[in-house]
Amino acid sequence: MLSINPSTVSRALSDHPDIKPETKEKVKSAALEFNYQPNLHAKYFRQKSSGLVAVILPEFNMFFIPELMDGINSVVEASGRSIIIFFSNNSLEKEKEIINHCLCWVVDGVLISLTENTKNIDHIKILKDADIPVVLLDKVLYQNDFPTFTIDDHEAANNATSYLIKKHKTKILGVFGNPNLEITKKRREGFLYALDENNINHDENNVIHITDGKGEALEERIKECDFDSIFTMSDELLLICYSSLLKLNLYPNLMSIVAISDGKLPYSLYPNVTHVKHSGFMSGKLAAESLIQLLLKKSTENAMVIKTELVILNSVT
Amino acid sequence: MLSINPSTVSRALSDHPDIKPETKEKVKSAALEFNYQPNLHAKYFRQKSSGLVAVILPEFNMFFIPELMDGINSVVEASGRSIIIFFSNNSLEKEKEIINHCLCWVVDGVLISLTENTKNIDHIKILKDADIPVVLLDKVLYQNDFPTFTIDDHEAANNATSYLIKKHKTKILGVFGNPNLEITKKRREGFLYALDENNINHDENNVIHITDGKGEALEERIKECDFDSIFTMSDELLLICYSSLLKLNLYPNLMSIVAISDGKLPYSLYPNVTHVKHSGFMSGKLAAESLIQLLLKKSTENAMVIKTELVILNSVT
DNA sequence: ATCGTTTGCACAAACGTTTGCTGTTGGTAA
DNA sequence: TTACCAACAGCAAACGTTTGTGCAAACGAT
Repeated sequence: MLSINPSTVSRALSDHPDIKPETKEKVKSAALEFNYQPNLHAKYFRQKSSGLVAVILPEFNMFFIPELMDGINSVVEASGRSIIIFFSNNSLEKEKEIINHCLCWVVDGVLISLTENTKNIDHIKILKDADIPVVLLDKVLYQNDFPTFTIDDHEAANNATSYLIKKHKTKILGVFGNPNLEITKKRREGFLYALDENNINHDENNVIHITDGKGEALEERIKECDFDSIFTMSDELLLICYSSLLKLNLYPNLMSIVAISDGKLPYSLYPNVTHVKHSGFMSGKLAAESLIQLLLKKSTENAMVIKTELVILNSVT
Repeated sequence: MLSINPSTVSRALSDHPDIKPETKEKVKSAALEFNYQPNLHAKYFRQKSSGLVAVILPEFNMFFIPELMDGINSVVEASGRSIIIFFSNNSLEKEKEIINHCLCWVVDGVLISLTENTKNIDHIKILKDADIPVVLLDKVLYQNDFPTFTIDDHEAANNATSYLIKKHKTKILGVFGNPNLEITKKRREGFLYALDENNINHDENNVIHITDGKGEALEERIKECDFDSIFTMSDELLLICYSSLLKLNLYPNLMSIVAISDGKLPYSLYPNVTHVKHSGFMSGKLAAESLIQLLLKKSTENAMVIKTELVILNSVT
């Protein structure tokens, strides 16, 4: 149209110094006028990259993931890339498939939260071989081959539990999720550590794992044993505990609650729940930032611990 | 490697009838052995498509979106495509940018839930011009240029409210979100319609709009006026109402609640909340299915109404 | 033995960009 | 004048796949 070579157009649009301002102006205004949209497949194909960051999640739970995605998105978008999202449905097979698919897409980088069935990360190494940076977050394994973003689960659980103890609670039930997850193990250790440190007797009744999303087992346990408080490792479980305690007419008067939480739900429950805040937004943001650093070939720390803080509200009497 | 022409390899891998089984076998096993991953940028570049379905969301709320994404994902994945996800953060400008970006990606189709500031859909028409199918869902406008998936908001609100009335509630507070949203208007109309139909007097005090995510205004209103029940148009608002009523010590004994809900939260609250179920999963699934039909050049209905049902639990006395 | 048809594969073009290289012009210094 | 350099833009190759076309070999029917 302008009798200008495609190469010149390309350089004009990307502000290459070889092109004089006048030509750039002509090209840019024509591009605007005719609403020129560069074909990204052609671009990334030629460039052997993709402008895509893959986010692989085991599931789409309602508490942590939305905030996490928000954090990831803020960073990825600012880097001029887009998010291609996959769900492994907690299936290791699917996880492997997805990772292969990431290769096909020549993604710039991968943010992954592992399946509860993922016991080692060999299948992720093919990404490393392909020189695609990977950052693990939330549900991770600590094998130190990849940067890993989590909170100090042990400490968070310890802090929350210790607060209960400080408030003279001694008969504490720890409520946990899937016992196979690294995250569960660490938090359970932190919980038990707090009990031990304070010389509080405990047995297997002090710990319960809820994997069906229902409160029945919990209510059974509470009726059987004599607790004065609950520590719960996540928002999902917090909601279950909360409604169970209301049903049994124990909260807030007869039992206290603390949780590890993203920090939203505690304010929606009454009385507001004291919790150790684990911000999903910050987790996503920091992990994504680390990934961007990596793919710019800058190095980052290998294991980042996201700091948590105890937020004291009104759920402990 | 096998001294076989790329074209033959391509056809072999896609089971083209021109290629004899023996050759196919050779190619496929070699592909497997050397872990061949086709470059999707090259493929989609050549094919002038993309294997991508864009999902554009105004925000990532914790109640509806996770289920919605799950539904969308199930369909998109089954169609062999991937999801590229964008957030407009409720900004119309951003929404426009994203839509342009979809053109650059030559996406196969677009699923979009509109910004609360989107008053018309002209900016979406450029997708239509580019022959990219679009399906609106959840937060929509009814301009009939695009297939649109929602529930019958009027009916859902009417049903829920009528149930309260049937249970002899007459002093009902309707709790709504952003008054500019089409979804809010329709549900408010349905709510008021139920009151009118049953000859229940009402004024502006019977309706409240909560847009700050907090319960203070609600609690004020409740203290000022004399209500016996609440209708709430969404899960987010339900949670706010719930904790406010608990704080005021009104639920479950002195006030009843009904909601329009995705159907998870009502079971997490105690007593379980009677609600009109609006499944996010089904919404996502049906909208995505419609989109896939469209991009296969099969036609679909233009406006689909997702059916809802009243789930009677224990929140109305 | 001849012709026509089918089978199976190779050849080459094309998709829209980017980028290394080449070439032209005009200016400046020797 | 010659030589050199800078500024600017065109040329052409390349990225990995798909797909229309061409062609040889194999086959079947006469």
